[in-house]
Amino acid sequence: MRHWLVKSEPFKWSWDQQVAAGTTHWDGVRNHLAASHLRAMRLGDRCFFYHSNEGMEIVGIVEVVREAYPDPSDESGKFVMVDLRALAPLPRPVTLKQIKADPRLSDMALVRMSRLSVQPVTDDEWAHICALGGAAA
DNA sequence: GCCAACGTTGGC
DNA sequence: GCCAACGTTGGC
Repeated sequence: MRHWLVKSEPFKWSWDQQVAAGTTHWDGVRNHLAASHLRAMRLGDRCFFYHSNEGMEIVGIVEVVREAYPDPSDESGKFVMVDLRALAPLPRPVTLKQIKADPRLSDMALVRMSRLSVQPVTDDEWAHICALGGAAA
């Protein structure tokens, strides 16, 4: 299983909304690198759900329940979306500040490529963040 | 509110 | 094909 991180601005789409909705279409990605990560996602892969701009912390875990297919909101027909289902919150959200300060996490794309909205997470990073957040890995 | 990073657009 | 201008993201 591979692991990922997806970003959302909470005033546009928050973790609480994701939980209330259950499964959602992760649409609107218009960056080619982010889209290539969406295409690499497989059923059952898990993603951290990160609040950008406000909050700036990882707040929960979602699961890939449908692999990449065309995003109908993209008129060019080039971009894809996946379906994500809320799995579990992080009992203790892990903040960007913590991540930057942690030598084991400071190489994350979240730090290195701050604008990338869909990014891979290594197994080590996944396990470490789950431990910090009090979630089962 | 500012600005750095980065992607896209369009003139040449 | 280069690069300046511009728009967007997202941290501070």
